[in-house]
Amino acid sequence: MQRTRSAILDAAARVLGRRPDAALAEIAEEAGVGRATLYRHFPTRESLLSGVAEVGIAELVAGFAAANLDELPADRAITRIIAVFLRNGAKYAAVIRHADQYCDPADIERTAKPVREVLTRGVRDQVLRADLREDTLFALFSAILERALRLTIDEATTPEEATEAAVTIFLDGARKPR
Amino acid sequence: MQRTRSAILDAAARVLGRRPDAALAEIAEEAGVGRATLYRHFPTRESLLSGVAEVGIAELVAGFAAANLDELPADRAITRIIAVFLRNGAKYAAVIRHADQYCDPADIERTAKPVREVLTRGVRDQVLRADLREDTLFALFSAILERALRLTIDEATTPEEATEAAVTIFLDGARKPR
DNA sequence: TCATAATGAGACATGGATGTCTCTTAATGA
DNA sequence: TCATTAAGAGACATCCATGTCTCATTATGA
Repeated sequence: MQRTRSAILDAAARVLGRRPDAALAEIAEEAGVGRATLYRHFPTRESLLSGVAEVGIAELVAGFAAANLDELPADRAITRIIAVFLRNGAKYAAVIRHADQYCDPADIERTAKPVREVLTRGVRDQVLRADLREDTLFALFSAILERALRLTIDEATTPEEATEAAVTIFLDGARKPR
Repeated sequence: MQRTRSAILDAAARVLGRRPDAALAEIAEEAGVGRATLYRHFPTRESLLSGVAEVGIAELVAGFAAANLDELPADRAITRIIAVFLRNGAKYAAVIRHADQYCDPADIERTAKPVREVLTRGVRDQVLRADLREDTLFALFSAILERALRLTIDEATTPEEATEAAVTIFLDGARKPR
């Protein structure tokens, strides 16, 4: 049943979001489903993790697509990327740690691409600084994104506060403007 | 022997830095040591991980102590924190993922404390912005720190480039100054 | 109502990592 | 040189998560 499958994927995202090495039995329990049923839908652990990654990436890509990033100046697009990521990134975050293990790099890149494009455009349009390599910029941006998402998953902050903080730090930094 | 113990701890930091769930056999091999010898020095996996955490924290704390952070304005102190972290943080980074499992929170806090103090002072002296909660500021700062360290461990950048980028982004942000 | 498919519960096998133990060999130091 | 200590090698035992299988029960739809 489709409902069961979704329940398993949602439960997996929640459990793995907290404990990336959680056993399948815990995920089944969280989903309110028998362990055998989980195995019927996802014959191996890897297939479950791939399933979570797949929907996680799909949700993110859909969010980015709906955000019309290329119609905004880069700094506003970045603000929107952060908001979308914190809203749609839970499943992605649950698996990103092991992404290299069972994720097609091309799928990961589908998520990264819209973000990279905004950064590239920002540098080209002189909205973003050009004195850092773009790969490095992307790496630090995703670090901020992922930590901000974690703050909300752990309920250390509200999503609004995390979004606000991530935008502020990434765009303008922690130094007080004078 | 003390040499053997250090070799094991260094090897553990290297291996766990790349694969946090690596088996003890791999660590023994990386250390050029028999598995039994590893168990003589560290009777359980947990004791090894605690050992790595302990020296990792000690190295960091020593680095911070030697940096005379409180004699510098906050922004310069932050620059120095980043440099120290990228130079001395390898062992810390190897275990930070599982830190809650077998680390005394008080030990973690010994590392965090000098950093928090600099942030607090920065806000007080109006060097850093005051419109974000300090916990949030700290969380995003450590996210940048950890990612910058990871870039160097994975040899995606030189330590110098990573330091420069982390300083720039955290203090001034990615937006081009005008 | 009846047939089919999905689920739950649980027994069972398997594999890999952890941890224990013994025996032998190599260092080290008095 | 000799005694003591550390190390290497490798055989076990054990635990736990994964994955398989069966059987009874429940849902669903024609």
